[in-house]
Amino acid sequence: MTDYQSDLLRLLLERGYIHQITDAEALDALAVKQVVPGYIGFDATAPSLHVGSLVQIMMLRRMQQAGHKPIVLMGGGTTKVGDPSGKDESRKLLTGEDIDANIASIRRVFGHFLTFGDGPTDAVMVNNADWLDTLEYVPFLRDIGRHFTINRMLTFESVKLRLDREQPLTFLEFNYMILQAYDFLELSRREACRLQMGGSDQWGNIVNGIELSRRVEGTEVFGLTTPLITTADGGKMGKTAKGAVWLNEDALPAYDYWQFWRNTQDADVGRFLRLFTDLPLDEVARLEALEGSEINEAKKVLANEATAMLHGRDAASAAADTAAATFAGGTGEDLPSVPLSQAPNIIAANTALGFATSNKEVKRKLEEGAIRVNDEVVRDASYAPKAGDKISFGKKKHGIVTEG
RNA sequence: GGACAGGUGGCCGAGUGGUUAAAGGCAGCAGACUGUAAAUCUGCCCGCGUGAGCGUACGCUGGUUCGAAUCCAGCCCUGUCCA
Repeated sequence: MTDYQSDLLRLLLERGYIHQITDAEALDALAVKQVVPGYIGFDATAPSLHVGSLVQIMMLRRMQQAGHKPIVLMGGGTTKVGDPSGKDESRKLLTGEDIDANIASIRRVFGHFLTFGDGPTDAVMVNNADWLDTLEYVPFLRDIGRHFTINRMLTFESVKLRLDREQPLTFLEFNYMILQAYDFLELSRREACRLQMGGSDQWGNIVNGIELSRRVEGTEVFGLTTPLITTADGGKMGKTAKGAVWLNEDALPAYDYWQFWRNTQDADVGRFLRLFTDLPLDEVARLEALEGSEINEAKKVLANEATAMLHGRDAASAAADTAAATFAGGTGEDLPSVPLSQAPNIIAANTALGFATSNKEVKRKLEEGAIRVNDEVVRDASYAPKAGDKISFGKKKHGIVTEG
């Protein structure tokens, strides 16, 4: 079972990406004898992906490393419908323009992880709006809809959850799984795609696509899911002091991205190094064996490698330098900054830096002694910062006041 | 179209005329302890104001009342069952 012949499955297995595979032996055999085009779909619900999608992105990278062809599917069409999986109520519908803008914004990050081009193992990017937007309803129902029974669709987790909780599930959302299944069929026709990957919550959707391809085309295609990546204490991965950990730099600066990885829990370091960096496995094993406070070294490596992959080596070292200086009591140039004109007093400085969302909150933190200027606790709400001051909100949020 | 049940703060969920900016839980923020970790303990957690206070808020609109998240009417939305 674990004795895979193909580089692809061996690589995915040893780095911790595999949760379930539909037909492991057959996929293994296929990956030995040909380049396997495989895809993962990404929703366009926001202008940036966040670390929650990073496992999937990395899996496409691993495919390419193992000599196969990654296909990035942007869900320009499916996002118009909305995936009900894992959501207990429907999202607001996005307009077509929003979705297009999101896609334009999201697609930039893939270039950091994948090599695109026309070669046999070069990555390609496609948008399912290209085929979904022009579907004709009745022909689609006749060709595709007849392969789905309501009986079976009702057994899917995403549907059952809503029904059990007596939450509405619209017909629009109910169709999501059919459209996603159709995507797989369409990609197998257009790109000779043989594999769909995704998070474990996508298993049902992926299996649907496999079934559909088999019934319509008679071809065997495969599915592979990753484990749900949670933190060691069971929490959802991907929150920082500032909210979601976005991958686009305009949504989350490289310094904050670096900090996110630096604050990884001890128990997660090894797993994350395998999943999110290209570090050799023996090096990972050495790092994760570090004990006590020494494991902080491993966390810095994780932060450096992960940040370098996304934002470049320079950004990573700048973030590391800033962190070293800041936590040693000084300042670093990578810290968020606020011009003096927007920081007439300590309260405005904190809200302008985004540390707090209301004046009230800053005042509370002043009372709690959580706010420091140049490492001295400040409690006076009327305190006026000067250019060059380092403002700290709690232990981890730091910023500097600049001229202007 | 009909009957019944519902719509409360980021989420879950109490509250059925005043002591309710609204119990409790989760999530979040901060402090202590540490290693920029985890766990634990403590405080905070709608906005404005130094403050008394003010403004918003319990699906929407109107009404009853000194006073409504709570009562009444109409409307919108959701669920279950029936047609």
